[in-house]
Amino acid sequence: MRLTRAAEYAIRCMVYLSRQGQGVLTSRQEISQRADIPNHFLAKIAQDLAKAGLIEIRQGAKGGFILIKDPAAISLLEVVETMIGEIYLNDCIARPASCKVHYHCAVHRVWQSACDQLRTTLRQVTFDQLIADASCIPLDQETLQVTEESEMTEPPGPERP
Amino acid sequence: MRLTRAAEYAIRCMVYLSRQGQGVLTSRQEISQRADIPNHFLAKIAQDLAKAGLIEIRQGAKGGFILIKDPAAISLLEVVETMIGEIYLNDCIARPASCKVHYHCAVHRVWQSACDQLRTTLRQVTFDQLIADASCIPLDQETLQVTEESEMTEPPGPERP
DNA sequence: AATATATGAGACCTTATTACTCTTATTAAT
DNA sequence: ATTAATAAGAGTAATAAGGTCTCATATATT
Repeated sequence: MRLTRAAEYAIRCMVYLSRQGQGVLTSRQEISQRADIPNHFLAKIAQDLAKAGLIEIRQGAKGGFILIKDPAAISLLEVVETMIGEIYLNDCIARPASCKVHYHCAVHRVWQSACDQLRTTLRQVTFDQLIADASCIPLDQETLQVTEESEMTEPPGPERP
Repeated sequence: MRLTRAAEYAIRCMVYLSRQGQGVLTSRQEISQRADIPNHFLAKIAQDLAKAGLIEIRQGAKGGFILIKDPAAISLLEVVETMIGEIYLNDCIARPASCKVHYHCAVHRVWQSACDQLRTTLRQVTFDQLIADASCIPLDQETLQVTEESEMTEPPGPERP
């Protein structure tokens, strides 16, 4: 398996939305800036998350993303596999044709059980656990200092007179 | 982590050599044919295995590869990491610069422990265990039937009159 | 010594994937 | 109607994977 950038961004996005809380609408721009995800790339990633039923996308002015599920009901595995497909460690298991007698191969069995173990581990981690603790995404207060002069045209600076 | 083809081939090569036994010389051609590994690619892979001290490469006529270590002392992890470097699951851990406050990130800790778990699993599997059972590489007797008309110029066909 | 038979080492090539970006819709608030 | 947002998907540059090819080197055999 390979954790792609898209998957890492998806996790960050979900951590951010989980912090905001279930049902809270957050703009793509805000997530993009705070969680440090390329804006357009996030749009693409969000589509996958929406298809998987994790978030709802609201179009139009004041649009954005809304976390649909309870963070406690979303596992890390679910988000990861939404982005990269079902986890596998070796080609043989994903594409049995690439190996000859895979059904009774000792090496295969090792990879299979290692894979199962990994998936179980990731399945046990939920997003309410992940937001309980500090994470790579800075908290709101911290960010405001740093992200003030962003790459975006004109961030709306909340405390402007 | 990503199990590359080179790593899969390396495992097959080591399974084959382990079956032959420690200290037994086997030609690259034979391994290539029997374990279904592209001949020249195997040469490249063998160099890595040799550098890691797993096999010895004997040059010249009647050259080939010799398993140096006892199969019971070679772990699957060792062979895999020889080929793809130390296993990691996410970029953040391999390249801490790609994340901001990695040292106290909940997501990181999950990946780190999943990674540790995976490496431990692979470390516990040794090649004597792998050859005790059937594998993807056909046994000698089986192969002779199938590989008879190979891509090579003139295989020496042991039962020719 | 000469020759045939192996592998070594590394340059080179092709294809696939990653990680984005860009453009043209579409949707909703004002 | 206008403006502000996202949708959807095509397009693109960079990187890596997976081999192949060539020339050099080493060794057994004659």
